[in-house]
Amino acid sequence: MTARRDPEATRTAILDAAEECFIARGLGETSVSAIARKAKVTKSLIHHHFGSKAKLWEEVKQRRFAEYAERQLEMLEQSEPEAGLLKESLSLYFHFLKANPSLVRMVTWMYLEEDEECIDMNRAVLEGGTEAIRQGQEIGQIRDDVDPRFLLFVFLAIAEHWFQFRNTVCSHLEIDGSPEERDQTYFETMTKIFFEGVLPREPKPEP
Amino acid sequence: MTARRDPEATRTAILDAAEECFIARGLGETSVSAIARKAKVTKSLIHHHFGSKAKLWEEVKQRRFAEYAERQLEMLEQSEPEAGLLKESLSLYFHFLKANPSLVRMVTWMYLEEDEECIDMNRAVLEGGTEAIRQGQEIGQIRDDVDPRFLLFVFLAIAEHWFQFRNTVCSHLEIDGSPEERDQTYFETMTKIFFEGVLPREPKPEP
DNA sequence: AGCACAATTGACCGGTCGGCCAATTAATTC
DNA sequence: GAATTAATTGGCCGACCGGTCAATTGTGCT
Repeated sequence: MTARRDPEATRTAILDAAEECFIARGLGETSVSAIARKAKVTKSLIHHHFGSKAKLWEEVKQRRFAEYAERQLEMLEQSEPEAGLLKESLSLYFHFLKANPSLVRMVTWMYLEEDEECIDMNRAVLEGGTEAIRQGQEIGQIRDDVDPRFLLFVFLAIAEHWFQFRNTVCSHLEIDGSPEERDQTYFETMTKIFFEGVLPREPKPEP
Repeated sequence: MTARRDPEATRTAILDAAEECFIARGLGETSVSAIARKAKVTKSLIHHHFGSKAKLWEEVKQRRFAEYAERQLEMLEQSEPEAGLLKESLSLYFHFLKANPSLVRMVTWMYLEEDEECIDMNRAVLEGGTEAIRQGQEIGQIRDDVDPRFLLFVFLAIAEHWFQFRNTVCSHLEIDGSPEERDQTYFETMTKIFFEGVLPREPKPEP
């Protein structure tokens, strides 16, 4: 049976409802009443557990971001600096974002709010990615005439930006096919460009 | 002397103030009163000229976006499908965004609000870019085994994403140097990757 | 049983919100 | 110069905002 009082479940319900609202409409256009309605609790209870709307938003971000960092670090740990590592990482990251669209929106809200939190969690992920690229450079898998940190940024950009703007751009360019096909085609395209560039391949020397 | 009444100047003052507020804080966290204060007019005057807060935001976006589209189409027209066209376009676009940071924020707000307006203006720009790439493929300057529309997206992503997240990422990765240097280094890196890819160059055959 | 405490509720607060309206003032038209 | 129209103002409204508070209810401890 369900306990008549379960503060932990209540907290979770509030966090879930808040996350949904904040990610959809942002801090300013989300009211505490709306969150309370969705979580089926009273407004006062939200203030009791979280203090204020701003603090609630912080906790929502912390929770989701901590989970993100955890999974990313798992990914980095289990990967080894072998051939194809970067290709696999790009694929993993792309499909991770695909499965977590709310994360992309959350990071975007944080950008617009000039949020400086979550630094410590994200730093570990970014540093891990940088280190992986540096190792790839050392074993000759990755060109070594670029700063691994900026290379990592390009890596992140081509994946994240897709999930930010795929709907807008696809409707403008009248790109056909199912969303699934579009994601797949973009992934293949951006993989080619990321690894080989847009310049035509030099013709193989055929003596 | 200045006219005691100048509705056109008033409209412009309101639009300028509104743009500043909306871009900084978004629709939900900007109040009409704040815009009125900044524009040095009364709140009622804003409703007189624009009807509602939402309509004002629409006009702000329209105005800025129209200017953007105009400049981009100028760029596209004056460029010819010669060697180095794509390189020059990438540089132009990068420095255009660098000079117009508010545009990046505006597009991002529109993404979060799932704004479907401004389609017609942007479509022309995107189609122009696609056509330019297609021509580059025909004359052999650009690899032709990828859809030009997705290639264009990668092009946009690596430029736009930088201006969205450079501050956050640079502070996390403790990238040193002035903002100017950072922009320059990133530009060089992403240019290399975009054109040549991250894989090491094949050693030139030296017979 | 009784106590202490946390969870939960509903009533309520001052303030701000977007928007409306009637009155005033300046420019335009005839 | 009177009439008309548009720009501009200040006052006002009901709704909703985030947040507080006192009271109630369930839970666990002793």
